Amino acid sequence: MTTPEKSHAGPLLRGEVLSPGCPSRRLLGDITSKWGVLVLISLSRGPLRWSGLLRAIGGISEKMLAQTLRTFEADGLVLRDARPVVPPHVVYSLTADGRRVTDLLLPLVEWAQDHVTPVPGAEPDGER
Amino acid sequence: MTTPEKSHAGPLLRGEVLSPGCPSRRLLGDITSKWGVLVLISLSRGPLRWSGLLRAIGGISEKMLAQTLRTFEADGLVLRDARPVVPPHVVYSLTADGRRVTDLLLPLVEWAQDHVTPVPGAEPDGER
DNA sequence: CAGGATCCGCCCGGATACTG
DNA sequence: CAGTATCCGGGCGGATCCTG
Repeated sequence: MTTPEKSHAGPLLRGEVLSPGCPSRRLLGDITSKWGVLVLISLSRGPLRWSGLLRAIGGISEKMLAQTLRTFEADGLVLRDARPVVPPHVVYSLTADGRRVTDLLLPLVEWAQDHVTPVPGAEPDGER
Repeated sequence: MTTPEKSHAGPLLRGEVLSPGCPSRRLLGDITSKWGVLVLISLSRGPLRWSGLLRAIGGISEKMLAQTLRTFEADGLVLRDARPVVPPHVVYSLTADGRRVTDLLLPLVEWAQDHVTPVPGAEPDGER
């Protein structure tokens, strides 16, 4: 007895991420986390230092920046280049994987920036 | 890596989202929220009912599903079609905007699914 | 079947202080 | 300059019960 919805399964998604225990959820969570996406797009324009990131991302705390960067290092998305000089000099940049992810992320961010305001149910052509 | 870097420093991003008060952060947060992305990709294969969504997304609670759906309705990404029949019949589907966002989201999810594991220097899934 | 309301634990995330 | 360590409050999110 089945009255299933018309869910024509597309070949686009394997659907593993929909399973509760799938590890891809963690990685996806890292990428799409509140500060994670902002860190990635900040690095999309080129390498930045700690203080540069802190200044680029408005409102982020030191704790969250450090935590996000460490997570991305472990995920292999961000590279940490530290030089043992007297005034410490550390540069963060995207790895190849990180750049790939960020390229996928940027259109989404741009869409969000382009779609702020519209009232629910209203057309993009607001004529009010 | 000897590839000349010339493509990742473009003026692709206006950077408004990096400002603490930018409203686009909220919309972006909705889209990239833990359950939000799973709801969107679940609807990418076609309309689903409440119970269908609940079954499709492993681990989601009723509260989070309701909250996420209401947020997406307000954002104009998801359409709620309720029919006043004796056994209530409610169908959720993506709006045009919702489909656009989901199309941008899917590659990211697929990338995450394709890149689970390789974490250089990290312990392989430590769960006792 | 589709949701609202409520209680509450837990962890995210901010502020501050300290270090190399 | 580039972080780490610690405290702690707010809210995210889960479980349960109730309604139309």
